[in-house]
Amino acid sequence: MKIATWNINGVKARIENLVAWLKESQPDIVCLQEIKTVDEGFPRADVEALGYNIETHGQKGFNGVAILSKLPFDEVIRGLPGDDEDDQARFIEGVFSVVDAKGRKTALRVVSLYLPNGNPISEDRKFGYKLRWMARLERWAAERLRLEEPLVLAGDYNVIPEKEDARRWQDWVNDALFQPESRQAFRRLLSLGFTESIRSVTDSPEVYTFWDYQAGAWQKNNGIRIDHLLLSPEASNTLRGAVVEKHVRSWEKPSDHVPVAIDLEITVPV
DNA sequence: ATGGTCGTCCCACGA
Repeated sequence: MKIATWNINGVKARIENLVAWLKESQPDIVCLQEIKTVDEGFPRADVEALGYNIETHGQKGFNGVAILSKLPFDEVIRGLPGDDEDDQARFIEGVFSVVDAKGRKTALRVVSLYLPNGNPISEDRKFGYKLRWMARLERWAAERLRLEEPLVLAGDYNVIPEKEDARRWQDWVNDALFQPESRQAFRRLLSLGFTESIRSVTDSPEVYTFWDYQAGAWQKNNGIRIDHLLLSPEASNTLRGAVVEKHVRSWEKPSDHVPVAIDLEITVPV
């Protein structure tokens, strides 16, 4: 089973790219971030025509996440618990019935998350919100891990985990994406028992998922790696591969992020 | 240090 995550930076502006990529990549489940539309504005027909079910958690103008799936959804949960005042659409969880590598039926949980950017770090309503959101995510994840089910926590984390995850880490020392607090919170989340997919298959530097539109960042390969798929032990056991689909950044009218995909030894019930 | 580019929506704002 192929599961991918992609910050699409506006699904209405990117629908042609999305359709072309779905046809090429053939993922079973897709986590989208920054759809930048209310639920009613999602271009459903183009995606449904390719055989996908669609669940969205949209918002006007900004943010917004979605999950596309060839499998039917057993359950959908919108929003990250822990703050009733938080009305930003950054989290959606889908539950699916699957068969694991040993032929046992199990639930597969897949989350599409869009972690707050957090800039500027001088503003509590930005950087404080990011860190509080990460603390909520850690509490939620600890609870979910107790289920001992395959769980994929995928999305735009807006965190550069290590220096080698940026072409020029010096450029990011005052940025929320590379603050010690952000990186520590990401490490705390990992240390609950998650495996970070890309780093479990390669040590090589210069694996990036985002290149800014400005200042020729793509042409100079001035990128950062901020889109991650975290796997519970039960999902990690089934990991066969992980790739960054870098070529999508060179397409016409690209998103500033590219898809990241994993291959799990998990199948659909017959 | 500054300016550089997008998407959404209607005027800046967020990234």
